[in-house]
Amino acid sequence: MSGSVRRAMPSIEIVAKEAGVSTATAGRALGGYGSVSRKSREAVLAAAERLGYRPNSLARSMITGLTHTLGVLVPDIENPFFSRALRGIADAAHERGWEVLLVNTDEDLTLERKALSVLTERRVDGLVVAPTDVADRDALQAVVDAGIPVVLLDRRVPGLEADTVGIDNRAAAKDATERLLKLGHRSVALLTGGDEKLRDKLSRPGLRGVERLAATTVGARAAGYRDALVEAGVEPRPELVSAEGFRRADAAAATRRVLALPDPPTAILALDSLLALGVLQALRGLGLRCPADVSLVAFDDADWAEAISPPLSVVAQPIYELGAEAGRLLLDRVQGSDKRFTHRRLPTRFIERESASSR
Amino acid sequence: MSGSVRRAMPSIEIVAKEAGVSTATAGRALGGYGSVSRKSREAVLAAAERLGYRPNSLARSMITGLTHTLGVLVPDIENPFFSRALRGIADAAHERGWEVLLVNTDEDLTLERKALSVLTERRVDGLVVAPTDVADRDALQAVVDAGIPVVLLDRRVPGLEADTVGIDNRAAAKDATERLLKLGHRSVALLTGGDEKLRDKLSRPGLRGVERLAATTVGARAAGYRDALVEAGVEPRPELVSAEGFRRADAAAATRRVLALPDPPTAILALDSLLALGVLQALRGLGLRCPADVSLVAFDDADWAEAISPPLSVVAQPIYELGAEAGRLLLDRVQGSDKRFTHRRLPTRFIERESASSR
DNA sequence: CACTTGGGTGAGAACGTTCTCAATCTGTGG
DNA sequence: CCACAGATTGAGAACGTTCTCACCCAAGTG
Repeated sequence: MSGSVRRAMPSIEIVAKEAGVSTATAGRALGGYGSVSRKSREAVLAAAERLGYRPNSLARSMITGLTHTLGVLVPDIENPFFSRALRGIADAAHERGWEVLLVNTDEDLTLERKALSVLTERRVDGLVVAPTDVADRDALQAVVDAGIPVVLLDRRVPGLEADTVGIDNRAAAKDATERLLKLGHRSVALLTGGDEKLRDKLSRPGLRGVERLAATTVGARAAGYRDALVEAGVEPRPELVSAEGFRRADAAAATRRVLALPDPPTAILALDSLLALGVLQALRGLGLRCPADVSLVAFDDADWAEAISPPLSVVAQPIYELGAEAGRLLLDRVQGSDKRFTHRRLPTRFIERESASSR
Repeated sequence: MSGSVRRAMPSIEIVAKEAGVSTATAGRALGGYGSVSRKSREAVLAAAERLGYRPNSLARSMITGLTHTLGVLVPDIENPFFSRALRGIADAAHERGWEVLLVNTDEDLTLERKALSVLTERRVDGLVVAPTDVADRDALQAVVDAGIPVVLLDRRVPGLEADTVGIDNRAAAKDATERLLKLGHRSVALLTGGDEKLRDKLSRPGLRGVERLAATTVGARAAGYRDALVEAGVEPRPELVSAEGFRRADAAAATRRVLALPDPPTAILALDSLLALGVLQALRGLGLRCPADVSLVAFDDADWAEAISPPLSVVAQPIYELGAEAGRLLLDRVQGSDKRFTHRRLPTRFIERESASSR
């Protein structure tokens, strides 16, 4: 019976008493600051060991003003993009002795606001935020004004005083679209995953609309898609652009819809890997083969992209690096960097496999 | 210019002064405890609003002894199993007003120990741990002894005073194996993902070995696989059991190895979905078709399992529920539950699709 | 010898809350 | 007018650290 003695954790004062020194000296010995004689240090360390002393980081934070905690806000931790990015953030944080307080915002603006409030009260030293599509700029700016540096991941919020890390969405989408065009496809569908509002904006032509749109991630990719078509002299067809939700079932439905059009697309560009799954599912259901009947290119190099038949051609983002870079940037700020705000764009890589073939 | 006034956050004392009351009264008004006159409350609330007051939860925690924080330790946040379970935990926590401090242990025992130490110092109110395979029982027990309740997720640690949540791994694996046997397969390979040590134990026959093995998740599944074979009168063949690492490439290599045997398996049971991807990749490389040439059944109903060709037959775990249940169990303990330790087993579900067919 | 130097030490303040307790105020009944 | 219950209030302790400051002492230095 090593019978769980569950006594309250001893404070530094108890340890000091046990070692026969003052709390100040005990603090110095345990904390490794100031100067302590060898004799005192050994007495204190021995006493601490004997009593099972563990410092209370809450009390320490009150004094030092640092919690050594980074808040991380993501819309959906189950999305492989965010779980991988989170890993990058967490690794960067651990490397420098920080921990991560995670909140899932579920793409819900109310939850996001609430989380910002809670994390402010917890006095996190900084915040990595992948905002919801319609992010609350004022709520975020309020955090910044409270002295908590913010780094935006993947998505941008115009006018916010914060560093951002992401890819060049517009260029990446343009490149992917161009590859499909070069393979001879003249009719390319775009699965955005966004909602109706986005769809309205997309179908309303004119540079103005496209520019405004390019502020969001999905919008920027849609703009790149459009860029490629226009440059290649292909008339964009609004009915080929789908924005009917970002679940797999939504993508399957959207796929069935565009393929039922009078002049159906011969290629599809899906803006994330979950949407691509929906496309594959729909194709199977329709008895169509990829790439023989329909070519497919998707964003994000998912685990399964290489293993399935046919292996999927993708636009790969350096997801882990995006997270790690966001973490590093944030910690630089936390540790006092006063540089101008940077907007870091990491390079993407097109991985050609077998899901897109020439027509 | 709304020029970021970055003044330090005001304390309750400043608010009290501004409102013309004592800190005690201000505290009552803001914290909603004790009794305060309408007039005082309104004055305090107005002052707080004006000054942008945000309570400091560190100070609060020092007094109340509650951080309203749950520590979560997972081996790999990128693994869909854990990211989904994490979501369950986080949702359960939020529901009751708790936050989640996340640490990735990377299957590294040293990191796990370090994390336990850090989270203890941070005075988390409780801990959900998915331990590494060779978990350090003493380190975990030390946490429990420090008065921090622990709930184990997915994996068990013999002798630890903690609740556990998981599935009946042995029964689930036995069921999956039986289904393959019923389809007429006499030669079924098992991809465990574990390492050499596990393989040694598995190849050493005898009830004793199997029983000891059943303590870990992988071990229990291996035992279930063996149970099914033995009951069906099929002689287990050690060379059909692979334990060569849990990365996709490892699984692919293992698949090639077993298929090159003189009497190759006609069916494969993969103990997680990443391993299944490796199998599919290897089959493609060998020009073999699934299920015509080789049947495949895997643990975990991954996103892509239904969308690929052929759709994968799987043993589905209620992953989200496992996490949520762990969170709830832990919060019950945090809030003073004194019940005996429970070991909750949630039911699994076999989803029959098209990757396993009769021989 | 007087005077500096600097390691070592302890008392007590500080951080920002909540809690305890006694004092004051208010209104009511006798 | 007095006694009394109950609401309201403020002073100050408490939580467990780190930090500031003044002090002591031994070892040089002139």
